[in-house]
Amino acid sequence: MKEPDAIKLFVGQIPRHLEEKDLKPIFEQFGRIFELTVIKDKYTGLHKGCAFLTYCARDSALKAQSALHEQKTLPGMNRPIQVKPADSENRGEDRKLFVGMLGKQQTDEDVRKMFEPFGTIAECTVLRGPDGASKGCAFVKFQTHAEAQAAISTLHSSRTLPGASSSLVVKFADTEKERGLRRMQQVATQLGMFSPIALQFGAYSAYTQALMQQQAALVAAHSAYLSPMATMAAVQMQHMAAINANGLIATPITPSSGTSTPPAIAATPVSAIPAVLGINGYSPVPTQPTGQPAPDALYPNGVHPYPAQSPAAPVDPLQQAYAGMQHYTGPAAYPAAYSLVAPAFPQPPALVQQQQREGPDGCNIFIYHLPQEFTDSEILQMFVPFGHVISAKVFVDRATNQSKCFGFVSFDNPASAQAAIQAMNGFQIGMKRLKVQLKRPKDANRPY
DNA sequence: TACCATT
Repeated sequence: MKEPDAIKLFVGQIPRHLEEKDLKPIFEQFGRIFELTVIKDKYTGLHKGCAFLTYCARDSALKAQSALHEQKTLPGMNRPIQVKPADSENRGEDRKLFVGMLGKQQTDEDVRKMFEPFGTIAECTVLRGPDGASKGCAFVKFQTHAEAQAAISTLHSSRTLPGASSSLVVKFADTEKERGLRRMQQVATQLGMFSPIALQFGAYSAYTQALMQQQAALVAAHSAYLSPMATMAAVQMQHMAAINANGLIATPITPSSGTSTPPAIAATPVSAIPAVLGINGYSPVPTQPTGQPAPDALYPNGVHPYPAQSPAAPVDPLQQAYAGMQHYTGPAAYPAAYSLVAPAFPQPPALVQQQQREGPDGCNIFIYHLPQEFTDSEILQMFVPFGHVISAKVFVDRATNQSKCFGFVSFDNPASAQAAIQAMNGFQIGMKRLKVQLKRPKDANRPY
């Protein structure tokens, strides 16, 4: 079917409304196509504007590349189509350079000329914003690592280009991992959070992962209503949620006994964080450009839950995300997303039904070992990221009006309940560890 | 002082 030396091509700069069937005619003229796949976001399923293409014959790939790569611009795009061997064909990370402190006027060709003396250039692109303005930096990929290294040795800091504020930067480009970290740091900076603790723990807890997956599933369920910009905002909010949920205000505690218990998080004294908690007349919580409160609003009392589970807890992200998506088919899914991505949705949600107190079997969870001060509101906020909450109730002693430190949360679907249990069972809050499990069905353990 | 889109 396909030649053994066939080349898998990466195709970039594709309008996001074009699917495989639309792209096929463009590429079929160079030969029989073995496989053509539009690249979609792992969690949201959103078209990423690029695709993978494998022809049956190696020669077809070479023809397509020379005929199309940088040769033609698809309607609606402001840069020419990219058709070149996929990274998977030949991992390029160790020979790709990031070049910073370029002048704003310099073009791909200018940069190419600067780097040509050091070897064969496989790729050379000045990064530009949506308006085409140079970002003052570029990627340059050489044929070999040694060539790239030679360029660094000679060019890095060697001169200051006209229009640049500092001397030329030439270094290996970020790896995928570094890119992820950088994104996190950017978000953290935007929120005015500088704690290394937030950055270390923020990304990897089971809670934040589950949060992100649930949010992604919700975004996907509603993507039909979203403009690309709104989607971007929603996706960025997921990152923010990841940091904030465990973020800055949390402080790790080393267990005093010699156990292997993972670090727990204690609530920082409220007086230490006035800007975040709205003391002294500050705005209650950090605010996004949209005017929406940042997700720290989830924990207005300053108590941030932290998972007692290992950071490498075996949560299968994809499975969870998809399990969630299957159940988020209508407006009922809305309220969970509302707290994080409200501005993205053009229509306001219907009010959460307050009459129905309990969901179907498998949708109701029992939470024990709640902090004394937690009320309905706190547990609602804690569990709303996992889905449409029908009710959230902390049980209160009739005589004293004090919490009995347990409660129930009901969702409208079992996947949300499962996700909540997965993420929150075993959470340590202060000195307590949440117990989260399915509520016993009413008729359970009742033989008659 | 920035880091493209890669199942």
